[in-house]
Amino acid sequence: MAKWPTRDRILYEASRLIAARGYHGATTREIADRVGIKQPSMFNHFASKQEILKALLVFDLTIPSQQAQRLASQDADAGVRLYRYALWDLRWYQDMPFDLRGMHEELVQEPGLEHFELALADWTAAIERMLGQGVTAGEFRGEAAPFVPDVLDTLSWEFVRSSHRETVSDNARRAVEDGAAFVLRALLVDPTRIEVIQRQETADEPLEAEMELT
Amino acid sequence: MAKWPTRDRILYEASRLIAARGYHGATTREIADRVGIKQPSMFNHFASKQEILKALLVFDLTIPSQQAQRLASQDADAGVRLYRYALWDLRWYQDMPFDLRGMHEELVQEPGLEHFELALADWTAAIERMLGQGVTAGEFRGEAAPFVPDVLDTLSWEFVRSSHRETVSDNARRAVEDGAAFVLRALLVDPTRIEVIQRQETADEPLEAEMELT
DNA sequence: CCTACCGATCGGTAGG
DNA sequence: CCTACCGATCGGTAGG
Repeated sequence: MAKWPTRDRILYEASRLIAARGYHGATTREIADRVGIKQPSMFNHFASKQEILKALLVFDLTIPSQQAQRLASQDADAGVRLYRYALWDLRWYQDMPFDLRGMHEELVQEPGLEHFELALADWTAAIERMLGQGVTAGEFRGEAAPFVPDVLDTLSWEFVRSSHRETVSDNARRAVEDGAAFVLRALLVDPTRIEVIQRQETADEPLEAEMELT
Repeated sequence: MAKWPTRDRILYEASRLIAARGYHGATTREIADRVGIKQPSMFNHFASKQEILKALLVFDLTIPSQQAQRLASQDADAGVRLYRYALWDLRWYQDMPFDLRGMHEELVQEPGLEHFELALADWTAAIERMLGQGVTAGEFRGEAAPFVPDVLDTLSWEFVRSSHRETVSDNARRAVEDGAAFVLRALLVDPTRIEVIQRQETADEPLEAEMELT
């Protein structure tokens, strides 16, 4: 972390402060203090405080939204697609160095962030499409489906590593599978199908998406 | 809502603004505007902005924390206690007129709110006690238990009525049972026990706790 | 519950 | 990347 480029250190410290005090409570002076520079120097890296937030929301929201839309339109059955998406999503947040702890809905309402508000809506819609198809197919419990988007969101944030890009342990990798299985167990009409779904998932090639800063 | 006492209208509008923009983003001028008074008039009802937040956190955090601690120490089996708590919790938020949408962890870190930080810790501990006992008894899945506190928290917030104290419909009441069942289905080693637990719950007298403003 | 007003702090700029 | 500084807005007070 200490040897990151200044721009990335700004993003990192900003994300932690925003998670702790909200966007308006995270002042540019305190972000700069933690980075170790003076407040006006930040504006050499970002044109405004809002540009910092936008850069964070790309990792936090735009990329996962695109991935959900991609997976929703594959042609596996709904259970497999949802499990696959859940795994990707939980791993994504597990590797993410920026901790914005579930403030999507709050942040996206800031004036000037309408673009991200749309990405959030598309994200939710993609997940709800998978859920609807599973319910229609008799695969998912209709009364459980409405809870899934928010529960997935919460589990994601439990996996955000607030710490500094340590190597993620094997235990932690397994916990991601437990998280995805948690959702499916509550959702599937026949919970014993989970093992079939898990085998089908690991048989396919892994869906990697590298996280690149800057 | 329009005929509430001014003090309650302040609490209501403050909760909505805090949920939308965070504590620091919710300005006293905008709260006052929505209530229909001038900003300095608010300080006749609350000594400071933080006192508004404290009043909200009593409903939002102190009372549910106490209820969790009460239910955790009853002598039913862990599944019944957890289901009973989940029902109470989801109903509580369903009836709550103040929408603070899951900002506990953020809000509780404000200087001066250490007392609420402790209530939050006690709350989590009470739920974890129930979970630990269920896992030891072979009733709950050990790998699912760690997700339950946050998932319960999320479901609660889905039930917060942002609207103005409308009568809650029967459909909505049923959704609460679906929410509690969602958690137990993912958690129970034997999910078919849910029906037994539900019968045992409705056999006992209901645990009412009236919500009183002011 | 209002008008008038305060010191402190905010995000951001100028100029080096 | 720094010092010096700006107008706007913040939470809160005085006095009626």
